[in-house]
Amino acid sequence: MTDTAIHPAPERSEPRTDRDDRYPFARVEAAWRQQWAERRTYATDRAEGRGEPFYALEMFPYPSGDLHWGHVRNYTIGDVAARYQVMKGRQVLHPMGWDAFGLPAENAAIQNNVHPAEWTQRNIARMRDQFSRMAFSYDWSKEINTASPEYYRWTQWIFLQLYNAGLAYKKNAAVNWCPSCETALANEQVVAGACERCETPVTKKMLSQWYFAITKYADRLLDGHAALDWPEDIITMQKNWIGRSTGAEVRFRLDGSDEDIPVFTTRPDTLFGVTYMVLAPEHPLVDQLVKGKPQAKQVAEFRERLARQTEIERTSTEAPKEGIELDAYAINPVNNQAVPIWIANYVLLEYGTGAVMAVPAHDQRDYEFAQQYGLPILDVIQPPQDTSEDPTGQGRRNIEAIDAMEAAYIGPGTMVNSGEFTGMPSEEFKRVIAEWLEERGKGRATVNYRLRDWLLSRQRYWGAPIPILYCPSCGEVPVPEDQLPVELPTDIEFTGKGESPLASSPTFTTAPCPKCNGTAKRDTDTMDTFVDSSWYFLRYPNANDSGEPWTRRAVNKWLPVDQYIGGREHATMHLIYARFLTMALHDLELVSIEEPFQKLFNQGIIYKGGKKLSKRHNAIPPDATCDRYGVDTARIHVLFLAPPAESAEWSEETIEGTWRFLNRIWRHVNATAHRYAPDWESKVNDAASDADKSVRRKVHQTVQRVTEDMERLHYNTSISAMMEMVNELYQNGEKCSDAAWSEAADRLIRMLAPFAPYMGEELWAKLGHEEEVYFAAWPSFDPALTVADEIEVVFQVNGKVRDRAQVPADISREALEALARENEKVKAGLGDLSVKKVIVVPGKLVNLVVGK
RNA sequence: GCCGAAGUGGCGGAAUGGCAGACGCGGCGGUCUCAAAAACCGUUGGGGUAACACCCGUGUGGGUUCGAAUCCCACCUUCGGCACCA
Repeated sequence: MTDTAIHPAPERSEPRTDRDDRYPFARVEAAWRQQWAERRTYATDRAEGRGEPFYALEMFPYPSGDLHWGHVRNYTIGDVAARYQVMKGRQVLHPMGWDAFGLPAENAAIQNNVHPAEWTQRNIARMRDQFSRMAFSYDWSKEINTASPEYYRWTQWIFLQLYNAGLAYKKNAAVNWCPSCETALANEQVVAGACERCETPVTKKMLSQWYFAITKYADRLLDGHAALDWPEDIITMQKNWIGRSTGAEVRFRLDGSDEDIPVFTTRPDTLFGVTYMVLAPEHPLVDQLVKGKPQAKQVAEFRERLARQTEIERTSTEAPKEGIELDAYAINPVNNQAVPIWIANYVLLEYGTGAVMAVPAHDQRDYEFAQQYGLPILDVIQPPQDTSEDPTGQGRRNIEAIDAMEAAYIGPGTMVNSGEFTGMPSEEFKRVIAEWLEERGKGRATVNYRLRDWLLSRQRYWGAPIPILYCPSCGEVPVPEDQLPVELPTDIEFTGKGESPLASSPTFTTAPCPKCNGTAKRDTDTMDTFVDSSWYFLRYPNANDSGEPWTRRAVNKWLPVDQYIGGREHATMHLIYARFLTMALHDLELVSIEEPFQKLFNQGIIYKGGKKLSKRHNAIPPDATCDRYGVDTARIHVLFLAPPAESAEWSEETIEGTWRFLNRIWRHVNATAHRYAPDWESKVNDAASDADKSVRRKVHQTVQRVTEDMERLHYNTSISAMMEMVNELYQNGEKCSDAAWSEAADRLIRMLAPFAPYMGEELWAKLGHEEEVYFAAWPSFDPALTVADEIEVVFQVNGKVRDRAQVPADISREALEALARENEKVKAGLGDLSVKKVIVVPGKLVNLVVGK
């Protein structure tokens, strides 16, 4: 067996329609693409007034130019969901657009000397064609493109609304910096600590940059989870990302000065155990503390080394701890003791206040650091004597480790070595000390978040320019709304060098100041593309409205999104940014909703060779498969591959079975279409032969199973249920009545249509229907017809299966138990043991529990 | 490292407290054919048996339960995210 036998090689991509009885997908696809265009099948307004609005949305793609199987999977899942809602009678808004700003267009400009706008437009055109071919039911009249001035005008407008509300501010932040290219690098462009283009080691550079104050919304983002119909793991990830922790801010006086150093701690109860203080190496106070001291050089080297590390290396709890003593002291406010100040790699400027009080006896990181540098360790909490009731055993294990001098004690207990508070339970002391500090102006109870404010400045060309001017006399001035958009200039050379491409444009950098009409300088940074994708769902319903970003009427009609579909990789960033922006716009009374996405579904990613498919690497195109098997087969294959919520290794091994399945339907319906009776519904209940009963039971069971799976988006099992139904039709379809045959054909084509839209339409028309199957009603089932007269039950002894039996479906518990007790194999299994207990599960089993 | 998932036949997977392996691929056997392909029918977890019986089996080790792939604890492996890829 060779590899090519399993994985069709590209040269084998000639269509599999070499026989007359095969599904001629090329002809059918062309015909129905034309029909859909002529009839405006997917226009949102064609369904006006049909039913309650339903907003079906998939995360829009970056237009990389080549559709890969990851796209096909995501958008097929969304398309089936949207088509199902139409069949359930909803008026569906199902739009598509392009997250068109971003790094790849700029890379292409540098490499191939093609303008990002042109490159992007070409890619969009190609992908739109591929999407149409895949039969995705988008209303293309609502297409949006975040890189078009009509769109980014409103991205800039939103920036200004947040700016005016005090939610946008500037501060210094470090960027990855390539000293050779003299340019800022994205994390992705840093490979093994070096610039991916010239391999120069990357350093950090401080720049003044814009932020959105997302941390002001941290609690709202947490509280909002309660009302969302989202997967639990995504909510957990967001909670951990936001990382709310309660504790206290404590002010330590810098010895010999009147300056305070605030620290954040979740453990103010350990304040008497502080034996040193640690600042983040980048802490602004550090320069002042080492000025003129022998440590200054050492500190500079240390910082430079850390600057070369990635965020992940920096935050690893496994990384060896390293620090430098600064020969400066801080005064502990609770006992006025002076403790030495250190800097260390394990303290981060971004978290808390960038400074920690170190309590080696009760914090593991401090403990390890103190051990390493020989710093004193002072116990202030005594573990409870009796830990036997600790069900987890963790407290106990922790204490064993402490006895062996391996770990800090992190649990609660009784205060010791804590002055007047000695003897108090530590949990109580936590509250008491916060009040004590507050009364003396030395601190306060506070809440801290792991979430950081959203840095949105990018030193790039291909993004929305930040609409701010800097005037020598008026200072920072927002661009007036009626002057938007601030358009991207075209007089740019893409060299990959220089601080920000926009700064090199003679036409862009200056503009008249709106206040004094003097010459002002423009902000030459563009916005993070996450800003573009944080509001696009508001734009779709109003995609062609040039006067305003959205209308209240349209937002009220369509939002929030009823079903949002996208990859798990967006769990924290995109999904938090979009929620934040929606909340901010709500508070500015610009939208009435607080949450953008009512229901979320995360499809798993497709990977190949252990890595996910992406726009940069590892893209596997679906074209050859569509040429060979047709779009319907490709759609069903990608859904049948794995449960939509799970990740899947790419493979085409089972595609022959999918192709066979569609052809079995095609042949069956075509060969017997003459049996179709349009009035089958009035006759079908008279059909009562064994074949009729068997076929009808399978049909109604299948409708039930597929309907349940459609609600959960478990499309792989929907497809297997339909395969089973087709197998039944091949067994009994010839023997059953025309009415039962007609019912089966009607139900099958309706259920198939969302998965295989081309074949669905073609067969539906063949049965004589005028209107598209796209608008046909989703079938219902009769529960009475789904149950068999006889069912199989299992007889167990002590949970082991000993025999099975066919019994009437409505058998009583007593009769079932009696059957079990009389069963020969059960008796043999009993031996000389007696029955202690009997478990009867109606319709399933009897379990005899036996013993001496 | 931290956070979140996933691990079931030769392969993709089904079953979310009650018959493990639905459905599909692949394999094997058959019908048709000069032959093949296609199509259709049957069969297919491992051990064991002439055939049954029976035993084993859902990453590893423990636990809860009459009963565990499913719930709990620990561990191993793989994948996604970690704030400038989007």
